[in-house]
Amino acid sequence: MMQRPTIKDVARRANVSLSTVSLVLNNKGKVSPKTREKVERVIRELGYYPTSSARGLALRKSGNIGFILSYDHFTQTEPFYTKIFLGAEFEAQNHNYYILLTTVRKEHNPSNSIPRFLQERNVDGVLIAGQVNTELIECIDSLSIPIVMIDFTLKNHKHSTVLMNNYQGAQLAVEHLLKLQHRKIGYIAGDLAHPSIHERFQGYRYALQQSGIIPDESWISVIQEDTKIHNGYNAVKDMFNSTTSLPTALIVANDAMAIGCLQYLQESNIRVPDEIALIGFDNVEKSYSVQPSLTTIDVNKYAMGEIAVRTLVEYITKGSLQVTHIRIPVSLVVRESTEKTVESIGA
Amino acid sequence: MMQRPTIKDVARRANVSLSTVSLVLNNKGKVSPKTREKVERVIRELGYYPTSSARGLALRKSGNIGFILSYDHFTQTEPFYTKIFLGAEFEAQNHNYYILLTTVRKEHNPSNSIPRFLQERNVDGVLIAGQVNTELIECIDSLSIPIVMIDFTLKNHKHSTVLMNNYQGAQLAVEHLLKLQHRKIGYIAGDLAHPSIHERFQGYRYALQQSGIIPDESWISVIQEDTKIHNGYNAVKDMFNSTTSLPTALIVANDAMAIGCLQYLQESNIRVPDEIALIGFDNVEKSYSVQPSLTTIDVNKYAMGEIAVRTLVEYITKGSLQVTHIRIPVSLVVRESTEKTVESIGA
DNA sequence: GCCACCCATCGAAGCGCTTCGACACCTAGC
DNA sequence: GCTAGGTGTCGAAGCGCTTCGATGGGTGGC
Repeated sequence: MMQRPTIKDVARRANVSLSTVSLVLNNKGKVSPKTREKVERVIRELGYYPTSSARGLALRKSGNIGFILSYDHFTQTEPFYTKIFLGAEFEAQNHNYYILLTTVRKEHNPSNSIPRFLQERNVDGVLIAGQVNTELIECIDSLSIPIVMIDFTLKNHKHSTVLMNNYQGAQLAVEHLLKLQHRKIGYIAGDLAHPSIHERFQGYRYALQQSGIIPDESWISVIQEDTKIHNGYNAVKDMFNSTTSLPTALIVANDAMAIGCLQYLQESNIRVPDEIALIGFDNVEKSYSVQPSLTTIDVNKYAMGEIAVRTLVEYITKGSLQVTHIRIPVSLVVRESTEKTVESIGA
Repeated sequence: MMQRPTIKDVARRANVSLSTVSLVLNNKGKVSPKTREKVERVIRELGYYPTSSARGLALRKSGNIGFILSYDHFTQTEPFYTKIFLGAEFEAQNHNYYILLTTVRKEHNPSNSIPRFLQERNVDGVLIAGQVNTELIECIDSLSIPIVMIDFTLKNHKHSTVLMNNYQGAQLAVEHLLKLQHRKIGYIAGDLAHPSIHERFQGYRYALQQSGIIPDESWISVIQEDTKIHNGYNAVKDMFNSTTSLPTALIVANDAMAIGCLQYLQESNIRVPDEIALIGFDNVEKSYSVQPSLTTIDVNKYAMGEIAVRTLVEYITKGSLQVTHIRIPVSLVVRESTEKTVESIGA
């Protein structure tokens, strides 16, 4: 196998010095158009590509971005973080960065377990997706490596974040139901300790208030300790067994719980959406395949990854220390659980 | 921020030369235990880690492994390749390699679309998971970069592969059914153009033959052009409508089709497993949540990634050119679709 | 007590790239 | 026609590491 060409080969063949080739490569300094053109031609002829370790050594940069993911998050069925990663990977290519992906366990073992790319300082910046250990973040801070967090934030808000716009999501849900003439709109909140879940609930409160509607407090369930299917099931069961005045629509803090609600309602022979409309949050794959399919709030995961990379690259290159908090807009996905289909109207 | 220590700092502090430190780091040459111990202590004190670009430059190695994945495969709901990746990532850490993950589209655009880490020769070896374009593989070959393929193989078998043992899977399925006293065992084959699907069918044929059982050909369906839910649905429908002598058990080439079968059987009020037992292949998440849950064949995805990395690293370090084909053993997961539960026996 | 040999350690060159300061050469201004 | 200033190009040093050949001190054999 032929040795791959170096910058030296290019220089020799183009009859210029190493430095000139380097200037052309990096679009730096003053190079006459004629020389530039000549060098570029030779580069093409030789199929030359700079060696990243050599460049990295000279620049004292790695050209890598670290992507840290909670292990449990990545392995779960719903490809939420996978899509975020793909968006990030795609955008990183545009900026000529490589992404080193690693997963970490929730429980933070002693320091030996910190990702190798941090120990070796082999990344110029770090993306953190989903909830990870606070100590890990402090460790990265102590290394002065820039961080952008995706779908996660600490209470101190000292790091840049890319989050979905949960307020807007709740607002869209409420508006949709209002348009369908619903006035009795209940809410099932899930685990309010989770920032996103909390925001969604706030968004619901605010949107209703803006419309001058005061919901019956018995339509609002905030006691769940988690945000899983059975929490939704139990929440709606309790609600329906403890109040006589029932809501005509229900917003649920995520699809999993909404699917739980659906299960209870079907077992109780309460028709969705005829007797009660249902809106979830997240647009998980299953929300599409349940019967009836679930109206929900969707966010562009690829965009989240993309924008996070763009922000991080800005940090790295500009050295800017300004913290930014970006909200990714969400959209309403209308399905059968709120809109009566043609058949059900006829029925 | 303090400059991170270099090998020079270590040498100075330990009163030895650069070369000695390097020898200690790489466990090379003769170093007296005393010196080694001293150097190691200083390394620990300073928190020194070698810079990978410098090392990469000197060794003309990148220390990276490329992981190429078909885009569609990675985004699908079932986290099959995600798990393979995680296994690979884990094992790569043990060998001090970083993994650069990239996805490629099925259709191969002109050469500009080849992964950047290949253009820049920034990987020492490549893992390919799932079906990718042949031209891409040829391109990697032309760069003399070692390849190990996971869950995929070309007809020429010129590359090392890590595949699941489909023959064994079919065998386990047959044996399980025989043990349950089934003698009329049918098969739904799916798209036989796919190597794995073909192997499963062969395994079924062979296993039955070994047991001296000759299946009625009307119980064997090989006409599907794909391997999706509706193919299973239609296959079993056709089978049941065209023959009077029905099998008592059915092996289906993958879980998706098996779930399709289940749908048809339930619509037709044919009880599973009482009237017909069903076995799938793949152990997808859904196979666990359908009613009745599906008996299926499982493979350890993490192990596939791990072993692929181990094989690749061997290639890289030993420079061995020997091609190896590894089969990962599979296991039978027994669930309700074959074993009558207590209730159904009582019923 | 001398030589030969081995073992531990070291110096220097080199990996492929960037970059700073130096250096021609050219143009414009008086 | 001479100088000041600008423009395009180059040489060399340096980034942090590995490695080869050289070196010096210790050991054993006679």
